[in-house]
Amino acid sequence: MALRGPIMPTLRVRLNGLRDGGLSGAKSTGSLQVTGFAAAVLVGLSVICPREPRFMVVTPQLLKTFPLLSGLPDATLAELAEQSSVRKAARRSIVLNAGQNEEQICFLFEGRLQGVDFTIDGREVGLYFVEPGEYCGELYLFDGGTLPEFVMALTPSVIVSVPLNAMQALLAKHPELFATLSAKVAGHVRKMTFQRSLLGLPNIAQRVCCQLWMLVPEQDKEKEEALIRNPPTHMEIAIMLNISRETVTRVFQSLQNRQVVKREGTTALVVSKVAELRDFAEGKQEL
Amino acid sequence: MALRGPIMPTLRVRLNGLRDGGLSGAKSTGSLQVTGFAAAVLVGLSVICPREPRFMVVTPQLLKTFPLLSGLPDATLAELAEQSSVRKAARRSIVLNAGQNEEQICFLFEGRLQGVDFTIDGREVGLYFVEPGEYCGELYLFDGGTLPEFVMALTPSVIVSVPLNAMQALLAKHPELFATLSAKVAGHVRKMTFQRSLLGLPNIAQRVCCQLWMLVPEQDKEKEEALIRNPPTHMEIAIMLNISRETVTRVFQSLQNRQVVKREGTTALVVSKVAELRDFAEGKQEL
DNA sequence: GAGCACGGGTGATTGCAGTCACACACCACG
DNA sequence: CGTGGTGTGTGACTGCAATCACCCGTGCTC
Repeated sequence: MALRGPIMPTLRVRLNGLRDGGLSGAKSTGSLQVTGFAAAVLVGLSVICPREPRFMVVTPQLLKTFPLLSGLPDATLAELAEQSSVRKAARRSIVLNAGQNEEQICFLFEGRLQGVDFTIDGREVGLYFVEPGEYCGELYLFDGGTLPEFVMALTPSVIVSVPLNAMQALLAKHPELFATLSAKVAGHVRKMTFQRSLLGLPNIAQRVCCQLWMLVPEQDKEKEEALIRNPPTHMEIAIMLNISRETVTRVFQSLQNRQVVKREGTTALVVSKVAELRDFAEGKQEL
Repeated sequence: MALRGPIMPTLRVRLNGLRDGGLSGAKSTGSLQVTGFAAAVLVGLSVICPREPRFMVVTPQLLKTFPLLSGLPDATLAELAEQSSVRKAARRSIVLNAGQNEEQICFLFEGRLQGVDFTIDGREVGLYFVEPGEYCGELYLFDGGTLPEFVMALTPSVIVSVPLNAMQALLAKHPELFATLSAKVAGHVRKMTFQRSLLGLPNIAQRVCCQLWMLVPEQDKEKEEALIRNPPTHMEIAIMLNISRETVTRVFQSLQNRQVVKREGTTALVVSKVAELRDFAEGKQEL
């Protein structure tokens, strides 16, 4: 969080009124779209009540869908599953709180999360996105400290929460996991470094295109067309890039006019010309 | 580095011409000011040739001055010292290279380093400062990857280089060190998060004051007056904050007019009114 | 001591993105 | 069906920091 501690001890208080109530979360508990692979796994796991994912059981198979845990023996997973819980996070709800000890690691099963911070004057700052299969909140395992930022659900999301002490026990039993965890933190550092370098770009359109490019799924980057599911809103992109929402909109308009991207309903964005987007991101072409 | 890999595979080439030759480093090999505590330790360590620190011997006592290593048994330190080397880095010289496997961890004994990245168009981006006693280049130990950024000496600096394989051997022997290392990386993540939130501040003067505030030594933050040794240049601050050099100068002028800071020769900056600087940083007072 | 590079200081100009204000589409919901 | 909330689209205006251009002082090197 911006300027916590000695500099700004009272910031936490200010946060409570922010985001026009968004912080209190849970606008609706309506239906949650879970499609494709995700749906298949959930069904296969004999969800107790498909209409209310909050009551889903955590099965070893569910845990196995996460790369970090997939190599573990079934017995260990079963034990871990017992201590874990699945929850559904509504759009805009806070998944993890800054400054608090949240006592859990969150594995994202479906949806999209965003790490956000706030400046002194209440401005939102976007730090990173969390994609399905990834997790967040693991910093505690490294230094026992609190999370420096908030993690917010950008879309209705399914999250598997594993208590920190369960994770610690797991690490004690399987120290080889620590290597993976370390790599993940190292990757996080690289990601943040990259994100910081984006902000140095003087050309704003290029900045937006770079961010968009990062949202293109890895396996689609060589293809002609790509699909970005659950894309962030313009505002959410704006705070990642330190620009205004209107500016993001204008860049998107420009991209749409050139038929580089188009909206596909409310939950997906089609990148029709992947190569052209890449060129804009690299600065080979001016927007 | 910005946009390396699939996006910008040719960036490395462009870097070679940047910084008007600065990348090739070593403008001068002139005398190196080492004062106070640092000087005392160096003298106490029987430096072979004080005029040429490049030939200094790494003694266990030297290693012991670094918090990470201070708890190790003398025998281990002696062994580590044998494999390590001290080098003097000239102002503007590159200490660690992005993208390469530098095979070493750098402990900073005296001076100041800066992690820097470059955007596609060659613009410098400042990532973090390294203060004496800290180290950098440890990311490799976590995922075996390369450094995402450059590390540059901002002032003539004394650096103790420990080869990565020596560090790995050390870790194998003293796994308890891993906890400290982990904490350090976690701290780095927190630092970067904070730095990112600084960029969100719409008030530029406040941004500069925050950065300045972070340069105030911890033990001086409660005092009336503080001394910042080897302060970064305006340009170096500018790239940390995504603003222009001139803007930094103007803020400094304003601070000097109010007698909040004053320059003390070329190697130190005096913060005459620590509390006022903090107020500016927190936004309690407008500059 | 001349010459040079670098860091810092400053004014004038300008252009670009932030801000404001509003309009509209869409969806959920009672 | 209207209502409200949210996300997006768009024009007008403007203010602020980037840029440019230049100066000065200092310290290093030859």
